[in-house]
Amino acid sequence: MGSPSTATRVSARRHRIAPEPETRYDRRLAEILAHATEVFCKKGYEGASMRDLSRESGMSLAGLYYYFESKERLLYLIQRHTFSTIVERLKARLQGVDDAEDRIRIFILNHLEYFLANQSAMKVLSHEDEVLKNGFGAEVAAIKREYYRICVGLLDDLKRERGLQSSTRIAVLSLFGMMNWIYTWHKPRVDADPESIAGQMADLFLRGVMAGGKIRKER
Amino acid sequence: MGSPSTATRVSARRHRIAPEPETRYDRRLAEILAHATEVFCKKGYEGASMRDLSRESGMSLAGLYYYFESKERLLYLIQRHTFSTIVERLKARLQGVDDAEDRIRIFILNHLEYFLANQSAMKVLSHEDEVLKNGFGAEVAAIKREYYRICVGLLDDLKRERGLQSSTRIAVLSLFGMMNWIYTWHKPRVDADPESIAGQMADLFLRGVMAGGKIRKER
DNA sequence: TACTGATTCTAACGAACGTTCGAATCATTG
DNA sequence: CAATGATTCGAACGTTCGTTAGAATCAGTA
Repeated sequence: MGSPSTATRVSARRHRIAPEPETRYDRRLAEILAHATEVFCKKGYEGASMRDLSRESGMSLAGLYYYFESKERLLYLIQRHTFSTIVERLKARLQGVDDAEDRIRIFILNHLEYFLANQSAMKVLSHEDEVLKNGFGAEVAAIKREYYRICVGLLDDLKRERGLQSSTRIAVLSLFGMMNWIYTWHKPRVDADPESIAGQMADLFLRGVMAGGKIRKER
Repeated sequence: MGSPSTATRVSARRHRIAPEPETRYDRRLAEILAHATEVFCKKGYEGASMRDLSRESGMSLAGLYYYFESKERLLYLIQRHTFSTIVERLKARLQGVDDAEDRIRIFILNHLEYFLANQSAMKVLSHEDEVLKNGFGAEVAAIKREYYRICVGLLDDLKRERGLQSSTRIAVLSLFGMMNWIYTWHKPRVDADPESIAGQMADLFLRGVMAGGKIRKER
């Protein structure tokens, strides 16, 4: 009968004990999300039609609605999954690392590695930022705020450790700009590997934040 | 009869000698472009309908087509005007300034000042980057490339002067990221004036590029 | 085998889309 | 005033949009 894509979905989860945490439904949904991500990346959220998504994923137009109840919720699912994954990985990587500078380098590396390994998804996340309305938008915005706060915390730690006093807000937002803008220019053929780019951006940012005193050439 | 919006338009330009360089047509077109810019900024190019533009500008749907032949050309007009203005102003400001660092500071200040004074237009320029097709897209892309090359030139001058050797490409693209990302976060109420923000970003960038040697804390 | 619920499909719905046609209005000049 | 071209409009064109109803098919169980 009706589609199960509303809120919680119970019946499709077979009562397995361990070996297969993924149901058929979850796998199929993930496939659709992956294809939809590519289309949204290429044509933009508004520019991509449900018929484009149907063609790309090989499923009929109506068939898609068995997996989600609206185009907007589809975008929400993509954004939430992408964003929570990157936050989750970051937290794991920061475990056990104490040095403030190292932690910022890890932040940058994690962000860029994930960005470049999942360029389409991250472009959809960055570029289709304001399209989700009230409910959906608020939840993604909350994850974004958490991610932002983590970065602010890392930089504040560094500033405390080294006695720096520049504006955290401007510095952090500049860093996000550097990193997120990469989707507009990165070309795998011409640009170096993620580690290298992350290293260069980290150098640029950390020197910029830490280099003290006057910069202007004395005359 | 037909609309004059194709290619060159001659007849509307009255043969004035000096006092009024703007014809009625030009003024009206500029008004429409301004309103359209706001709508594109708020709803995105694909998300904004011609009826939205009609409502916002107070002109009938069909009336708009007297001034441009398609929605795509409208976006093209907005982008070309915005971008060529910023390049033009930059060139004027760089006149007579010799110091390499000063020239980069001027570049950043010019960019951010214009960005914040024309936020909607610049967001439309940054955000609706890939939507223009072949002909229209190529012309805007050419201006963008010129602008990018100017910045590369400025940074190369600085690197030559100071004997630096980091990657120009990564540095310049990082700088563009910092600056362009501002449309996602700037709030006039909470953030400082353009000069101040430009100063802080310039410090961050220039220190990052110029600070030499090792940064890592010695252990 | 027959049954049941999960999954996928064809075919359509009404609304909104970008664009165009031809008539109405306006401003200007003879 | 009449005449002419510039400007604006209402009404519609054909197409595509997101979404849905209801039937067909599939997979698994009894």
